Amino acid sequence: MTTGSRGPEKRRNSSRRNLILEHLQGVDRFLSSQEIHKQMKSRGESLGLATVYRQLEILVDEGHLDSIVSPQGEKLFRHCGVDESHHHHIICRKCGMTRQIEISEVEEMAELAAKRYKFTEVTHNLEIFGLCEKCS
Amino acid sequence: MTTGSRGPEKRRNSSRRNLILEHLQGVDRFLSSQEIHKQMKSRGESLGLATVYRQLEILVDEGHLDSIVSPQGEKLFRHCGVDESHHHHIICRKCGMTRQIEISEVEEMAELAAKRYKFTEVTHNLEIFGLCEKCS
DNA sequence: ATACCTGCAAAAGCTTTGCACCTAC
DNA sequence: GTAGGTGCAAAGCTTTTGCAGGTAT
Repeated sequence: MTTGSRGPEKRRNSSRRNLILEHLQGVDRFLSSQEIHKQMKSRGESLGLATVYRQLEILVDEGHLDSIVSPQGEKLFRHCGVDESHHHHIICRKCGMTRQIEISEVEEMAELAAKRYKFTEVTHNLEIFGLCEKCS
Repeated sequence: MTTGSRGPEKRRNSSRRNLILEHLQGVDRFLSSQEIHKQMKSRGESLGLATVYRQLEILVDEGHLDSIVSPQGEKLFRHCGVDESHHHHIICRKCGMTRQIEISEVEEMAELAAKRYKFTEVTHNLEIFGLCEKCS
């Protein structure tokens, strides 16, 4: 959303990147880099933590992953369809289950606020946290 | 926003807490704990970094400060009036200048999404980032 | 006098970087 | 063969914790 792909980087096919994306496609919640690494290790994969960080960044850049920052400041990742439009999430703060939601009004209101206060190059983030049906 | 004050904690009058709040009341932007500590030190105050962290937590809990997490995962703080209703901000990503904004529709839509997906105890956060008039 | 407040230093996390080696192209 | 990918270890950061001494009540 902010920068997008930054320049014509030559990316090779990377076995680890594929594995990470594949792993995340089987998960329906936001995971931290550390969790992803731990899960994949205990699954038997051989890969380093640094690689996880590096490839997650690329996957976000390519639009394969959504990324948010948790209220604790940890970066969290989740798979999402490529070239979907900007969207938001409602996230269970207990089990982490996530639903994608569309709130088109948010986009309009962000634009409006930007115009009123003469801000340009506006981005925004909106995440809704709560307890899902199972957890409440 | 999430927990609120957690229990009847006996808090003494703390000189450092008062100093920190006073300092922040003279600033119109979100600052990190580290920045707050640095500014106050260079101003001649004598206080430790750990104290800054501890008192900031209390000040947020008491409703004297707003707290957000930057896109980089750093916790940021800013003074706000006590018992003001929930509100949002538009923040200059260059100079940090901040305006408080009211977007009542967001509250309604969060409720709506919660109802649709059967979530309870819902909270949300929305922050808008951009470049202010001076910085763009 | 008690229990919270402080500062310092150490420790704990998360994330990034340097480097030598490996591999896709 | 070249440039990106990978793992490991080290380093950088922010934030938390332990502890001895200080201070409000």
